[in-house]
Amino acid sequence: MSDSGADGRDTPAPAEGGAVSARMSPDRQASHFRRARQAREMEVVEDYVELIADLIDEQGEARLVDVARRLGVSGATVNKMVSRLSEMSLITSEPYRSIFLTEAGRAMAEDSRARHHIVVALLRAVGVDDENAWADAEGIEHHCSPETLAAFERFLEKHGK
Amino acid sequence: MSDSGADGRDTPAPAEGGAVSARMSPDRQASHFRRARQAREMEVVEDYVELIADLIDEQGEARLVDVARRLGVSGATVNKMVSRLSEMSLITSEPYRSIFLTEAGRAMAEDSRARHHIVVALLRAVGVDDENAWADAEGIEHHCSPETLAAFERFLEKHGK
DNA sequence: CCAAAGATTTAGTCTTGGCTAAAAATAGTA
DNA sequence: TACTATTTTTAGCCAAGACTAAATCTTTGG
Repeated sequence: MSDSGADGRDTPAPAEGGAVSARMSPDRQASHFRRARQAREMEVVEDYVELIADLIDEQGEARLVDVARRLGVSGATVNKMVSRLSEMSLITSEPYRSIFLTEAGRAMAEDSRARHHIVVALLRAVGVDDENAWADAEGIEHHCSPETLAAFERFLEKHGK
Repeated sequence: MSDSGADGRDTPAPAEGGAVSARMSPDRQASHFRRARQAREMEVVEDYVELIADLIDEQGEARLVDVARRLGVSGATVNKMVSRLSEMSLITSEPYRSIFLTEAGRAMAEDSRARHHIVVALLRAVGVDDENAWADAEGIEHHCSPETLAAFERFLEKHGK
């Protein structure tokens, strides 16, 4: 991770309309891709945790079968993920019992939820219709850095909200 | 995939500030998650294809080693992905030669690139700084539906651009 | 023209996040 | 209580996308 700049070739035509990488060092670009890959790794975890929090708040408990139904995956898949989330200390669960969030899990859920709402609000504020705002926010929320979220909030503050 | 609506429970407190799912049927939510999962599957493919296009445009050819460097992954990883992209008829490649895009690949790259630019422009328009706009766009671009992109363009049209 | 450097390929491993099918436990009801 | 339905768990499968190490091919400088 230290071969900055100077790559043998002569960087021809700056290509102003096209290539994204035309204005970026390989290193900087690589780090962006790494960041995106990292975000992708957390996506699924955050989705599960946020949904578990929703279920607890709505129905008083989070059952595996409900998580599966809402996520659109099989029960077996949820079960395996529950083990992982336990290992990550985001939830606790005993055999054949429903799922609870740890402090860390609850915090992650709150965070996710807040991001989700900001993203939906921003999408709506720039003219995206409801259905698409909700659907796309599900993916977008995981890729917004704190700085980007902060900018969204400032924007919403200024522009009506 | 047909157990719409009516889920045994009584849906208590609407919970207006919190749970995302509070205003959405399990089905609708599941389909949002499915959409996000699908987008996630295409992300990597699009990243590779877009980057290959960039390299071809900038340097006249896309070498495996350059793709690896810019993406921040190993050469072996790129090599395996090249096989997959070939099978998907997005690129062509002969052993030990550099990589070319098919028509479909070129089209996908153009598409990706356009989305990328729109997303960056929108982020900047709502006040995100350059570095974060570029970094976050790398992840966000893959989760914007055509409708959302169209809304972004309308917004940029109206607000300076 | 040939040896070293550089690029590509192959082989084998790992984790994640899905799936199905079937077994075991719990819950609900006649 | 016993039977049935539901839920949870287990086992085993698969593909994607990353890795390292080592083999093979190409390019290049002396």
